[in-house]
Amino acid sequence: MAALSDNIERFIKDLLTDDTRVELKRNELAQYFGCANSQINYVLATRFSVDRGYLVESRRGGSGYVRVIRISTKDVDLLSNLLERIGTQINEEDARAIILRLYELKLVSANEARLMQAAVNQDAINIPISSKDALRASVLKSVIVQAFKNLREGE
Amino acid sequence: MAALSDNIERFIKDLLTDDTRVELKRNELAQYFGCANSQINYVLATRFSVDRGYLVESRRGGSGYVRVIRISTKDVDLLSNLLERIGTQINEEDARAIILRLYELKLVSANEARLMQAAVNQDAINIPISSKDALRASVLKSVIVQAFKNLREGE
DNA sequence: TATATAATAGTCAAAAATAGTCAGACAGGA
DNA sequence: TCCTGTCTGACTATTTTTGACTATTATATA
Repeated sequence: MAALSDNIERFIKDLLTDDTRVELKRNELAQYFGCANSQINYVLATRFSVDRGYLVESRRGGSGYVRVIRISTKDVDLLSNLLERIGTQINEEDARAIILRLYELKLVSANEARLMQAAVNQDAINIPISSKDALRASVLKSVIVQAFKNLREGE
Repeated sequence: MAALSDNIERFIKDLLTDDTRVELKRNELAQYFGCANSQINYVLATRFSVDRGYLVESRRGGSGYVRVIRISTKDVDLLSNLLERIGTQINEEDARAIILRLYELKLVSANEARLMQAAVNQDAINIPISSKDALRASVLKSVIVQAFKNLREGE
């Protein structure tokens, strides 16, 4: 059922539960999952982006590697970081990545994350004009700031 | 009688007797019933609408799916009521009232309510045009529907 | 040391695997 | 007959997967 990409993603994240970084051999991994090498790049690009809180380093050639690093930031840094990253425009995909990250950092619950996504998705922002991304940035910043406020609210 | 649509409807509802949500493959289902793929969309649109107590989510692409969620009668009334009340435009104050009500009914947590408000407040919807209320209605509906989808999601 | 070779990884576009939309054909009842 | 709800097919949209080609680097070899 689950897509190949999902499995590979899970595999890598499992390796990252204890450690904050893991080193892979792209081709070995592809072999293991019986897929094209470039499939690994696809997973890295779509699931381990900076927006999602990961850095990827690599080296080609003999004894090359792919290193995936989970970045941890303090809340304060994270917030200003995110706001800066969102800037004045953001597309739906990037917005989704950011929200997902907040969830993975346990800053928001699964339900909260879904609500946030609902607020910035294509259906919600159904205006005919071209400034959708600007509007999305605005809404996204608003809910993120609120999420941080919620942190010390202690429901 | 329209046998086909009814059969498909029945089939899906049978799957929903025990569970409150079920995941389908649109094309497999169409294959199974020997009909056009779009027939499934027709059934979903006509028999599994919000008014009838269902929410539908889906994803395209590899390992895509269609998910049908059944909500309780009480919730259906409430939800369709709210959606109707929101209509195509709503101002901030009325939006706030609706969100508050959801909270009082314990359909969303305090944090969730705050997030929803953050998504529709004046700061979030900072567009120069005059259709703010229309946009707010859209965003509000989106987050409300999501809140209902979240029910019994088992975070 | 300079060069060739093997062992890596990266890129990009095409194909495959899903689902959605919409206009029009069709069919059965008022 | 006409209206309404069904059904289909062609076309679109999205996401994943693959493959051919390119780029880089360590190591073996001349």
